[in-house]
Amino acid sequence: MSILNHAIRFIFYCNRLHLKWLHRYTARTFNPWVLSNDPPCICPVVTIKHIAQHLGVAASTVARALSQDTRISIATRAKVAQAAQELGYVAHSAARQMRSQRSQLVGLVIPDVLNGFYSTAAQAISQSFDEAGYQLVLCISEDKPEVEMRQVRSLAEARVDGIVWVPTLKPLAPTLTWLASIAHVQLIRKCAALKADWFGIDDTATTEQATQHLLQLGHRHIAYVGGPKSLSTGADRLKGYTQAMHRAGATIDPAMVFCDAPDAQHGQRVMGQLLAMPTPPTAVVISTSRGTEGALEALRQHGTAVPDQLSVVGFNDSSANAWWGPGLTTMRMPVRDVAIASASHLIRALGQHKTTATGAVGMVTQYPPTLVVRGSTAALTPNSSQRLV
Amino acid sequence: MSILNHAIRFIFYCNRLHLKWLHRYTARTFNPWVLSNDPPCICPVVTIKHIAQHLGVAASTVARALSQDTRISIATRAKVAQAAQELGYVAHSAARQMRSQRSQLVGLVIPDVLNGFYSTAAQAISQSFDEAGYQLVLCISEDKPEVEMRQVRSLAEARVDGIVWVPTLKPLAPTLTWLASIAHVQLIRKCAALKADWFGIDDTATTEQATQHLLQLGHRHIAYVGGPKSLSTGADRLKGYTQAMHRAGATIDPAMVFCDAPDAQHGQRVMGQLLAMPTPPTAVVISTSRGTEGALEALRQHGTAVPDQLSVVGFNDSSANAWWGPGLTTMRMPVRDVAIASASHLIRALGQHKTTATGAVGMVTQYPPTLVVRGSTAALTPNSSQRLV
DNA sequence: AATAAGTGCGCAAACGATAGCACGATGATT
DNA sequence: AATCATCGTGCTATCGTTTGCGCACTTATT
Repeated sequence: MSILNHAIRFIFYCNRLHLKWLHRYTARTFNPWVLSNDPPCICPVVTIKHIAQHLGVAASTVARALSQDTRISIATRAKVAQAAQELGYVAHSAARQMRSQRSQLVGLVIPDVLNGFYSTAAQAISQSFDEAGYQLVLCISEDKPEVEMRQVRSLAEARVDGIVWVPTLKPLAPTLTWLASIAHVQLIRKCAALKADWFGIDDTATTEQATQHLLQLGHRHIAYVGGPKSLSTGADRLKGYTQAMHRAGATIDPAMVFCDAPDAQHGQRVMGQLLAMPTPPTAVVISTSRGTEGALEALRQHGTAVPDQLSVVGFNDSSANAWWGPGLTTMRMPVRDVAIASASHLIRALGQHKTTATGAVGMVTQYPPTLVVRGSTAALTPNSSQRLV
Repeated sequence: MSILNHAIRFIFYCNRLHLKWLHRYTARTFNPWVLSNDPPCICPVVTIKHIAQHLGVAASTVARALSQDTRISIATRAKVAQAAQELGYVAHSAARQMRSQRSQLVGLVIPDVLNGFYSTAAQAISQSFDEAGYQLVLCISEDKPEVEMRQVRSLAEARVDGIVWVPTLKPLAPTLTWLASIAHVQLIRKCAALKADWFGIDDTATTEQATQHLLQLGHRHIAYVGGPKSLSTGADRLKGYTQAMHRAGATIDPAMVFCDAPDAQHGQRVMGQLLAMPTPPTAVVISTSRGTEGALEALRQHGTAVPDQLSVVGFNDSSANAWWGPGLTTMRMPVRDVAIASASHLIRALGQHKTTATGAVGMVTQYPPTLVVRGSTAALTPNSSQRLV
């Protein structure tokens, strides 16, 4: 009895096996091309299959026709183009990306877009990529490494073809790992931990020129307000200041050198401290864009006479600087040129299918800044030296 | 009997075992799963299949584990997470998009990012979408309808989930067709040809407040420099000016009303014309952001005394306006609030799977502007009236 | 007349992730 | 001992597009 039972189970078992193969077989032979049975408007998007069905040709023919494949006759191409137009076909870039492995997307990671420095760069980069047929995914890192990490991760998931990256102070390790597998260029700031092609400005020259200018005007007590030393830009700009001071034999008062967050609050606070000193400086070099804004606000609040009491050199020339009071002497950066150069370089690299990181090279492209002298800097006068006594 | 029974069960067992192996074998030979035969580093990207192979489970299990499906045991989920970490798995959002029909991308179409008005909006919108898990595709239309059309087309091809759109002067027909099939909100400017939810500022109130302020100071010859009337913002702001003038019984000199391109060149040129008039105005209302910049440049070049010779109300308050000469009286816009509101609205709509255009509603959300009075406006003095003679 | 070359197009296999369906194993219940 | 429910997992179709291969047909060449 038990044998029979087991035998029956065996039969069941074989049956099930058979069913399985049957299932597989049916699954194979059944082609679920029920497009024609669908109600017309259930699927709002038109695909090449719809066009193919509409014209009675194969989907592959439509695909080739749309990509202007010469193997397809001109007549067919015209018919396909017209049908696509009529049916309102819109290509599906994600599907295209699946096969072609190219997303036609590039990421732009910048700390801030309200800063004229970076918005100028963003505008230029956007234009360059737009012309080259790429779409720009904008990521504002707010100078926060965690935000940057999340955004770079997302860019990696989106399989962007390339990235233009302004590093934060301390990029996290995963950020670097993900970036290393993507073609990218570094902009403005250098990231020592990840070698890549870099496009920026000769930061040392900016403050060096500014400080020399003040030294030539007779100033010796020159204060410095800049960004953090951990940032390549902050370190280089500080270097320019110290180099110029040393070369001129001027002594640097450590109490008059501030390297901290490159924002307006910091600029305003520090400038306030400088003005409140028993022996304030006769001139000041400010080497951050937002810091300049804050410093100007502090000067306005204190009613400081510029340049009579204090000579000021600001950062990142903009049209607003020309209108400001006596006109602000500033360091003018060729940001637009740098941005366009970096974008062009990346576009060129992408065109050569360099999907590997371009970082192996570590190319350095540096643009020179210019000092724009306006009314906020003047020769050391009795008026300003008077306050030193 | 018992022995036979067990023997049969043993056979069953072997059979089942055999099936298992057979099964696995067929799965191996049937599927083009040649992953293990590949050289290790030929494919730089790790997919769920690699993880599955690494762990000896199916790809679907890995997919479910990564999406925290409760049907997968905690132990398996942990193993999968660890393997993903070790192998450096990065999800492929395009592939995900193919099935889920959601790209987690949103488009932002603005005319210009150097304009503080729009860069503020861009910053706020970027933050909002970043927090909501969307990536932002930035499109700068440069106020050119053809560029806008191309960009909207690209956004449609990328299957963005939604679009925040600042329309150009005359959006082309295809632009509207494509936009109509995508969830979107209009920002700042209204597009009459395509009904959609709109977020902006009470533009009429901006110039109305400004003009009233000047009228109360005794001015009657008030010039107006604004954007084109074909733009909703241009028309509304002009309306605010004329309304205020009419209500006060002041006559409008058509030669002193300029509505044209909202850029700096235009502002500078027009301000030059005003200053060169035989009977120049005693006050001027400028209602574009870039136009204000140009006008200030013209004033500087002409050496016009503000507010002694001319009272000026500028547009779009920024910190730079406070530093400028006597301080620029401006219309302050809650751009950031508007931008955040529009983004939140779109995010909410997307969350409700409203893939259909939200445009059916045509909701209007309007924020009030504020007039910030500084030193560039003053009561009509003999000095300024003197020039009228 | 027979072969070669060229033209125009269809078939089906990918690309990577996901979801429906079903199956095996285990334990619980009849 | 048989049946049932539950849980965890595997198989496979699918999304829309591209592309290698191959078939059928036409024209040119030996």
